[in-house]
Amino acid sequence: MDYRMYIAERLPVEGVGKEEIAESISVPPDLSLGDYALPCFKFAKLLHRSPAAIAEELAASFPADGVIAGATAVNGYLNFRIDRGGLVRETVGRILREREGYGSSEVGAGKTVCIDYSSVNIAKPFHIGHLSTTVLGGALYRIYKFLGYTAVGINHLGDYGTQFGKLIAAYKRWGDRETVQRGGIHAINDLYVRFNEEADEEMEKEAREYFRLIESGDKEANAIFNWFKELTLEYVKGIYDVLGVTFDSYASESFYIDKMGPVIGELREKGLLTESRGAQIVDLEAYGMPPFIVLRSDGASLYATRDLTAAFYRKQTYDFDKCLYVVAYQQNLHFRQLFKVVELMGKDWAKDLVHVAYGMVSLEDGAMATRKGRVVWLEDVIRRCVEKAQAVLAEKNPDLPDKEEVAKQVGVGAVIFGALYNSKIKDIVFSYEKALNFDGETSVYVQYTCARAASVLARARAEGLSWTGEALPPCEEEFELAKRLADFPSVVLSAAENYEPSYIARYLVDAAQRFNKFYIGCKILSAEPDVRLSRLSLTEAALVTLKNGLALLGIGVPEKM
RNA sequence: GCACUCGUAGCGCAAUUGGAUAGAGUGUCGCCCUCCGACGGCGAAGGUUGUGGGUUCGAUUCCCGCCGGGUGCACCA
Repeated sequence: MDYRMYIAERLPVEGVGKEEIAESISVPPDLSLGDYALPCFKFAKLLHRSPAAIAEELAASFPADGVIAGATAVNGYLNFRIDRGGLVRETVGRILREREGYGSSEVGAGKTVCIDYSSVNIAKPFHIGHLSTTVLGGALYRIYKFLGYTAVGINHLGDYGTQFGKLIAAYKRWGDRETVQRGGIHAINDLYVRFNEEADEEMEKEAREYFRLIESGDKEANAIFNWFKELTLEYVKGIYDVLGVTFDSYASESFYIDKMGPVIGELREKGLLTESRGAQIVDLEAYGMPPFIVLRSDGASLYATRDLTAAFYRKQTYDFDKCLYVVAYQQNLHFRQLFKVVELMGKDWAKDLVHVAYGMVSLEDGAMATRKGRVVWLEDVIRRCVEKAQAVLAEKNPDLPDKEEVAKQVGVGAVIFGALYNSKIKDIVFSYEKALNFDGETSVYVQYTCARAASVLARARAEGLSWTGEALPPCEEEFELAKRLADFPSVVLSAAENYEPSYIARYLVDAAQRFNKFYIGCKILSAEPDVRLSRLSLTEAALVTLKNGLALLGIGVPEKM
């Protein structure tokens, strides 16, 4: 039920469209004022009357019915009271009918959205800074699918550049098969770090030569490089598995090397390419930006060239309606340039390219610096959160079955939730103290709330009770919970529109708070038989909604914890 | 220097996209387990929304100036 539209349709205001009225309807700061409100100030000029007078007139003529119980005018606001029993009945009924589908929709049917996220580099282990793009992208991927879109998850693997020549050079100097096979990606990274520490002119030359060998198809160099690639993919897939993240494409940078020609050709044809200081560039001075360098003065391509090519490839391959780049705001300028170049090439789909920028992670003692050993590996964070969960479970619920599995859901959930709870643009200063705190506004709180609800439902089933969405006229706590549950579908929509999974995370905490107030304030199992069934329905509706929301973030819900 | 971005309670953050008395959490101080799970609930204290203007009936939100933090600015990815 869309209450805003329902009200708008029954509220004729001269010279104002229904859509506009519906959009103007807000929620009063205090429920005692009403459930919805229409501020009448903006109509004052149009109707040549005071806002208060307009509100009163509208209140007098508004037809109360079984949906909207009444309208009152207060200080220029027209406040509506909805029929509470109706809302609870409809909401609970709908949730128990739709179940896992509650909150989903078909708005995206027939549309495709590409999401470029996580995008790791070969031989670079995950540190805490990689968490945001991975869980943000993963959440957006699930949210878009939930809304009926065809989502394409793309891991734009970084596997091209002289740095990979360094990798081979370092391995040839100091590496050996066993150490790397055993130590995996961290062992390769150690070699890389050492190379950068010790590198002189001679070694740099060597690295460039190895990169040239990779490019020219040299057997040995490519064998080593492909081996490193495999080790990297094996490693990241392990982490993705834990975080519940999936991809449909791992098309890497090198994948685009032989596809750049036509794109560069088109730039040239359209007269966008000019030479400057020996390099081929697209001049963006008119747009207040530095040039977009397409080819270096030595003729080599750049990251930007391959990104441009990738955009064309994705458009051609997936015919996306939208293509998201979940990348830190550090690369703001890069994407503004990239999108502008696509626009200058006359592609109307330039407007469908979106940089989903998020804030940066630092540590308490400053920016992360792998060389100085100032780095927090993601595996360590996950491991320590799971260990913390194990410790808490051992203390609070020692008899719990599948303790390991539950600890994993709780610990991993905390890692994901911590990265998604705040607006994505905010910078994060990582600390274990914060990461390991499971109190308050956390996934653990939401999961605990679910466990409480599940426990009540299990007891009721054990008593042979069954319920199917019945709802009696609600008390205050029941109403406030049900009203919030009714918001879930629109929260999911707006999370997608704003690329903000945090909207869902915040919603879940708020909904869980309301459930807990209901749980503390109203007896469920010991209530009168008909009230009991009504409250069991509401309890299950809350559980279903919380579960659906957590699932969108990639967080599981244990039955007991 | 220029561009982008952030600035809200001691701390890390919200605020329905311009609406009514700026909200939860955490930390501090109290209270509540003979009552469905205390990883919980209730209460107290805590604010000149960085600052000065402007637009508006109304500004935390929009515009301009300043202050402070972060990021970026030609051949790295």
